Amino acid sequence: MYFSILQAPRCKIHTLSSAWWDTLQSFGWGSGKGSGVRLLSCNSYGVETGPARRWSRTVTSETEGRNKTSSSKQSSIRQKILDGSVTTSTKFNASKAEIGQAQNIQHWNVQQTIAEKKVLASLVTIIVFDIETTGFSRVNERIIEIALQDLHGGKNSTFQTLVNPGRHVPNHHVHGITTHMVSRPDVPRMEDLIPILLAYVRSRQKPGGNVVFVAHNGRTFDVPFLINEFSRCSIEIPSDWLFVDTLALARELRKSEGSKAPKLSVKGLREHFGIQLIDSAHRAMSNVHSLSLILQRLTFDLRIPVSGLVERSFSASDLINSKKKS
DNA sequence: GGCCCTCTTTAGGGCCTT
Repeated sequence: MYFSILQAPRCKIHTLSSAWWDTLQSFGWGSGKGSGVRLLSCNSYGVETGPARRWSRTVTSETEGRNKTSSSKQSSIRQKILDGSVTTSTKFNASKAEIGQAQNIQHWNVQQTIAEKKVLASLVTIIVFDIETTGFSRVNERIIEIALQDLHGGKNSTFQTLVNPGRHVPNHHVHGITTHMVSRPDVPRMEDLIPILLAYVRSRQKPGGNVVFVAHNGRTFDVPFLINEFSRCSIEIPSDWLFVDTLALARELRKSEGSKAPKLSVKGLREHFGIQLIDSAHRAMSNVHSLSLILQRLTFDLRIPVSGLVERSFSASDLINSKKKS
């Protein structure tokens, strides 16, 4: 069976990811298990360096708590993180003593917020993923390649495999994946792959925590494809899987940057952030490389902590239910 | 197909994904 967990790229990937995770931890967002790896390895990917300048930021109190009405099981971690946020922007109109007391409370609230976010964010596993398919139709086409990268890094932080769709691959001119390549006996079919994929994700998941999968245009492309493939195999997508769409984050950045706004495609964002392309632009792992770096830059520029990603996430059942309603 | 924007909302076009 052709089934690879890339060795050489994995090393590069996980050092980058660890650096990002370390950065989050320094903001009080990470898990507290720092690897000590710095952004040095960004150079090998052509990303401008200067971590002290680019990645330094003071922690400020935030007012959160939007979208608290979700009642689905899949939103449990989203609820935990959102409920853990504490408002610290209260205006005081009182004596010095009262102000001092209030400031102490405010200071305590900030510390509490940071501590709670640190604990809650430590329960989240962030996995960037991408798929290649036989076409655009979520109903009629099939996945032929899937790649994942756990941004926490470490051993086996990446996962990649071709998938046998059991049909002709008409669009090999797009990604270079031919019918012959996916028809080899060592390439798994989706029904064989899903149990392996589930086991891999479980191996990356923190006890009691959720997984946040990140993809570009995931809401309307990657996630519906996954839902349909799982459905064909009569397997449910785990209830603790959440999804984040970087296209939505890019739209947020476009709003905030005005005339300097980037194009919204992966290529446009890569060019905007000065991220060098690794390998083919239309292979899943190459796109995962790019998207991991794009996610880092988007979350940095938009000042989005892990809880902010969870707040923007959606579940598979969210998509299924919205489709039923429509 | 879904989202966003606008020359809009009783609509239509552009963008994003392979």
